[in-house]
Amino acid sequence: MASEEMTIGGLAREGSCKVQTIRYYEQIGLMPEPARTEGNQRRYGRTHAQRLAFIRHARELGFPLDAVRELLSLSDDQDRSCAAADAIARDHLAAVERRIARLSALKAELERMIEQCKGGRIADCRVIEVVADHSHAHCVTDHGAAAEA
Amino acid sequence: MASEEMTIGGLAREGSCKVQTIRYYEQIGLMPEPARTEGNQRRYGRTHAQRLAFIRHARELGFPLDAVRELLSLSDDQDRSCAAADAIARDHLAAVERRIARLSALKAELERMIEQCKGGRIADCRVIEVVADHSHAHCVTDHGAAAEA
DNA sequence: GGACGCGTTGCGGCGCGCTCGAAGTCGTTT
DNA sequence: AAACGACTTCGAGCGCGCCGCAACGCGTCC
Repeated sequence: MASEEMTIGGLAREGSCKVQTIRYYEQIGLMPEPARTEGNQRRYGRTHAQRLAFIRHARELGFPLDAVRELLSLSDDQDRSCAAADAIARDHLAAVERRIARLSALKAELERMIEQCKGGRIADCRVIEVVADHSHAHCVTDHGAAAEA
Repeated sequence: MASEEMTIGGLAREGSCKVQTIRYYEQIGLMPEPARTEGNQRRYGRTHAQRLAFIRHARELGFPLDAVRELLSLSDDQDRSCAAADAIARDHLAAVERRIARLSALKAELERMIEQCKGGRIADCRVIEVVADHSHAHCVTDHGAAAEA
């Protein structure tokens, strides 16, 4: 079971995602249209399961769906250079690194804020004070663009 | 100018956000309803500008609007203990740290993947291979929950 | 007094990746 | 044969934090 002729529900359980997600992937062209039974139900085989696993894993690695699409089309074409795949991965890595950098700046700022707060009344609270007062010497970083990395 | 009786546009310029954003903050109760001119236009004063600055800075620090709301209500009550503000900041810091941790795991995984890829054909591409094949010894981390940190 | 810019309300849209619901059919079990 | 769960399609909604547009009024300068 779960090998040659799976229903969408079975595939979902194996691929640990929801039925709707698989249909969604089919809709946007990430998954091919599978064969149907006489009663119009989808039936999946091994290659489908592999493809879904690929997609899920790529998603877990944080690749956006567009990147997943490209990776899939590359992997379908075993003879091409893998430079393109490499580039996608590097781009993604760079994006991840940017996000880490921004979050780290944020972390530092929050830590400074919290560390300086020794309890007491709100009126003396460093946390409130720092948030209230960006301009005056509290902030090391711009964190202008930081926000939600 | 820009001191006692500002229009919403003026406030937006000073607070470096959009007019709609200010109205939105008013709508969701972060900004108080300002006085109006006879012609029904909003007029803002110093305290409004300060409050907006507080909000914007908190947002830059990555606090979600709900947290901002709490911080605001705390800062309105100067005599309370600042423990609550502290807790909010610590929670946020913890969230930021979790995101950094996940992204770092991701980064490591991507780096390993890329490093092992020495160019050549797709068939030999480590990037594709690793993405395709989660289960078999490639992955150090779960990155199950990782996804979008 | 007319032109122009800034203000007003209200509501829909975006981005991304799903997720849910309704209403109906299939297929397996008892 | 009846019940029940799993399947079908299609479309809307969500989460978050705004952003944009339409259609209209106000205020100020020339």
